[in-house]
Amino acid sequence: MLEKTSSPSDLSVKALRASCSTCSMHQLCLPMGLGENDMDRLDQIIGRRRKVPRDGHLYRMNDPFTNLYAIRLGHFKTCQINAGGEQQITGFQMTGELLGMDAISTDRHHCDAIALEDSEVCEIPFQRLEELFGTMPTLLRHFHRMMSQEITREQSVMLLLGNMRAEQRFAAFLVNLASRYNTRGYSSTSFQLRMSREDIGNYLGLTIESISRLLSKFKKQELLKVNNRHIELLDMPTLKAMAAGNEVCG
Amino acid sequence: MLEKTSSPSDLSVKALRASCSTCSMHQLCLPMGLGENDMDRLDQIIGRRRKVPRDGHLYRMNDPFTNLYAIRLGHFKTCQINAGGEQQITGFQMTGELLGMDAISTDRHHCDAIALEDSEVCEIPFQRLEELFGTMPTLLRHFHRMMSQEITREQSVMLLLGNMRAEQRFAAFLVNLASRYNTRGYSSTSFQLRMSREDIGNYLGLTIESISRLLSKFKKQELLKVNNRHIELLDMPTLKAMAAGNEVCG
DNA sequence: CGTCGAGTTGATTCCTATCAATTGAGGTGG
DNA sequence: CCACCTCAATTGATAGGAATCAACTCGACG
Repeated sequence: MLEKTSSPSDLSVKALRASCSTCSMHQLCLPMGLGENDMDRLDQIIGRRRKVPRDGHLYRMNDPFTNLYAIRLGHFKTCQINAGGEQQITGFQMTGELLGMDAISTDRHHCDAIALEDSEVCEIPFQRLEELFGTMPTLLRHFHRMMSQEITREQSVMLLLGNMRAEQRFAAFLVNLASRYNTRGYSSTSFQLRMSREDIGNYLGLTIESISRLLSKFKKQELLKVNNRHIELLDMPTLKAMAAGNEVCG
Repeated sequence: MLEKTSSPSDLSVKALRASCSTCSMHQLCLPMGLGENDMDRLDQIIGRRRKVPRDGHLYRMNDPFTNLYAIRLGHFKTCQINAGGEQQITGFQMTGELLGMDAISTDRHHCDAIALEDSEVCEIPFQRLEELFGTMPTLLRHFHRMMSQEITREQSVMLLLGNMRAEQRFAAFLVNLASRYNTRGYSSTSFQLRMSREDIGNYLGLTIESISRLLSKFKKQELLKVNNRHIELLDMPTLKAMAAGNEVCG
């Protein structure tokens, strides 16, 4: 599951090291807003890049917490399993997003993180990160913003799960993906779903059949085109209105 | 809504100031694990205590973010309102818990915080708190734990809303309250609900009628006694099993 | 060509929402 | 002290949305 790292040459160690300054995600990710000097210091502590194959676990529930992970490439899902064995996907993460923050409170991971496609992350040893916080207030401040953002993200999922109808949930899901791809410089109207219908359903508190029906319905309403996992959003205004909970005459 | 603070004598200023070291919540709240010296430094920056009457707003959505608040006395609810006007209660908070962490990411509050009864909080100016972080790693670490804990709390609500049946949700809600009262040294089996049936329903993604029916059902099953807002839990093992999603023959 | 898994579509069931009526508690004022 | 009002909560009847159960399609792959 892990890539081989046995006795690498200096060169290959350097190659394996992540470098924030040359990473295309550095204006989204942890080093956001850092000067060159600070970014170098952050680079110093960041461990190797780690490749995670499709369906591979980045970490599992109850694993001891040592690293945060910044996604460099690919997509992940995080999911919780309760005592009854039911799983709930708590989020889909993409490049520039941070994984593992939920583990800080107990020093153990509270969920599984699984790659949705072949992916790559930067290991960030949390203890060393904490050492930097003392002298890098900008870094600390952005770290707090990222944790806070995770809190607000989860709150909006609570709103979605607690108050919205299936149709509204799914519209909100699509609009959210679109906006995140847009932020990353990708098309916000044409993209590949990295997750299965089952994953989407689980995340949205619906069944796979419901997701399938919603896709068909939206297709018939000419809100989108679907081809397997490729999605083209044709009517963002209506989708946004649906996601916001405004009445839409169909 | 605010208590009078006009030209107070030195003595009354001191009285208005919160003091972590004498607060009964200091082993749960932000100063957890601090030495006497550090706790004094934290005390220095903590602003006045603020009283919030029942149904009063501690802050509102979109208010600019300046303070975190530690609950000294009473109970709060936090709720989001979406564009469609629907509200979702995202949590009920009690003594020793921190309010406002979701505002760090955008410098504006993302939800309303409303007192469920006459309550009292300590104002913690976030900018000054950040200044302390540089030299108080213990404080910083515990702050991170508290944020992380909020993330995991919300994840378990996502599990609840996404996967659980009404009965299971309500059992989980009761068990969660019981455990938090237990942590605070109160009875875990006999307590007052501070929130209305409507609030409970909103939080759990159910209607007020469903909550009422569940209470009646649980009462009939002799899992609990209810008298208005007073609850007595009679069969914790069964309630816990229900919350965990284990089959319970009723 | 057959198998396997993912996804779609249809028929039916069931849980919870909705609608409606009633009860009860707390507060006010005559 | 009691009548009255109001709001919260309970209980019942019905409706509706999504789950469940089931059959089928499609594409990938050996």
